[in-house]
Amino acid sequence: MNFAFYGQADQHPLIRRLEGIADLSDEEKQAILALPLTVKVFEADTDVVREKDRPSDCCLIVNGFVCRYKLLPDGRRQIMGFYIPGDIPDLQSLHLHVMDNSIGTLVTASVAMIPHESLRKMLRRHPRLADILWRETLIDGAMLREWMVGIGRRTAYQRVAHLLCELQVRLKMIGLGKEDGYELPVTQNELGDALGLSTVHVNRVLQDLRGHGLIVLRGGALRIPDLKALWQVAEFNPSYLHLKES
Amino acid sequence: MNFAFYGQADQHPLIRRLEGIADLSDEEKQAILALPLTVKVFEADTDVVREKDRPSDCCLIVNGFVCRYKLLPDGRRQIMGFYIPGDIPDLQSLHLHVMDNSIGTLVTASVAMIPHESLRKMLRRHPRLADILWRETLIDGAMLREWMVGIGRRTAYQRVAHLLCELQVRLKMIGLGKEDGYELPVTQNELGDALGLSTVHVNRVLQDLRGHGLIVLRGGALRIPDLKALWQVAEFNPSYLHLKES
DNA sequence: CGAAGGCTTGATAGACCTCAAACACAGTGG
DNA sequence: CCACTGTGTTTGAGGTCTATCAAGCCTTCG
Repeated sequence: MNFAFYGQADQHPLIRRLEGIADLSDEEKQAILALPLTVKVFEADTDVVREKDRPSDCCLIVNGFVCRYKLLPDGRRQIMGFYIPGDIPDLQSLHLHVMDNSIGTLVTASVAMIPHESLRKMLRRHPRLADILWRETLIDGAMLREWMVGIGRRTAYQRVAHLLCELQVRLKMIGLGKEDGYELPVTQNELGDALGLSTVHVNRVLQDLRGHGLIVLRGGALRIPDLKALWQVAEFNPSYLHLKES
Repeated sequence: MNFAFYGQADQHPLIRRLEGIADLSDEEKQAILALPLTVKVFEADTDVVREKDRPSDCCLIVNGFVCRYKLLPDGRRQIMGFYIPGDIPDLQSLHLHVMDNSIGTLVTASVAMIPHESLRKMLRRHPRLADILWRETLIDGAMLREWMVGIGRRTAYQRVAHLLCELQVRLKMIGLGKEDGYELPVTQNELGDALGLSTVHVNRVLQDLRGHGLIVLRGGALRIPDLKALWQVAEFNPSYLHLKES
């Protein structure tokens, strides 16, 4: 369907993302640009990939927010990660053939499907890209671990604050979102599923954060008047994101 | 210090582990056997690697139990994984140069240090082994996600049961532990740190499990009279471990 | 205007935590 | 052989964070 649609290499979402964690040679950028992309648009609240699927493509987020989640037998849900443009949430499917979790949209999202075959061919030819994508999956794991610390040991208040901090850094890195805020198209219900909290409690915590002047949240727009203060409350330290500068 | 110490390939802990998730050619086994190992013994409750370290080796567990954990500013701890012989808990350090978590022993443990350089050389020469180790790190991530579902959404009772089920499968796979039980050299305090629970509550949950006849736990010896029953309570499904048979 | 989805609020209940103390057991030393 | 110590387990009694239930409110959209 679509291909070197991103005239400038730096507009390709994957290149933009990967440059946040590693340096890319021109040749490597060319290889990424040459990947065949089939862009699909998914409505809000739709599954892109489902648990037990055996995908033949990876999905690169081009636009919108998606999440990784699992369902429990009784229908409750645990969200295990939010993914933004440039992320490949099911990169694992390259080596884990059966999905052990689902990927679903939170809002309308454009997703570029990349055949495993094309990816594999690229990685064979550019082993350093293989290392970089491996690194990418490891960072995904690192985020998961930090998240887990939150759910296991932090109060709801800190947990929410921590998530907001993480998203700020990640969105800023890819050029969405600014120092003092960003668009957060996530319902309180979804936040609860992500943080292991009930919707009601998420609501109360958000009000606390508002009351303390740490955030201004209206509709989908989040403003953070004092980022440092929020970091402090959340005990947030971005080193686990393994950005290049760090 | 040490090398092809494991005369039979099948006694090399890494080979034994990897054969649980993939097939290895003779050549690949030889390559693994040729890896230089420096075996060190760590006492119980000692750090093998620490957060913020920049290791130049990976550590392969040869004997004993170790765990991955993070400390919070106030000293509380979250354990994010138990690792057993054949595991390389800091394989990530190959691509993530700064450790974002610590690895510590639970009991006296023998650990084989493998220089990054040797690993990298091996992976360059045997790209399929690179894929398999990548896969290995992805499985680590999958375990993490399942664990997270537990902490976020399951009751303490189910959480404990789930952990016991997971360890049973993993230990049996490498030849330790049997269908109906295994050695569990983990204190209730450590279980709590792993599951996001207090020691006291872990104790009460264990008594419940005992009361319901699901486990017999004395000293470090766990017996599971009816594995299926425990699986059911835990809602345990081993597919997330991505074993070969599945 | 009505419907639907999300947000907000109040009241109640329960899972789990904290504090505190007793108990059990292995290892140490006299 | 017996205190003595240290670590881990067990028990009890509050207390608190968070869930659940239930209802009202607000915005968006056809």
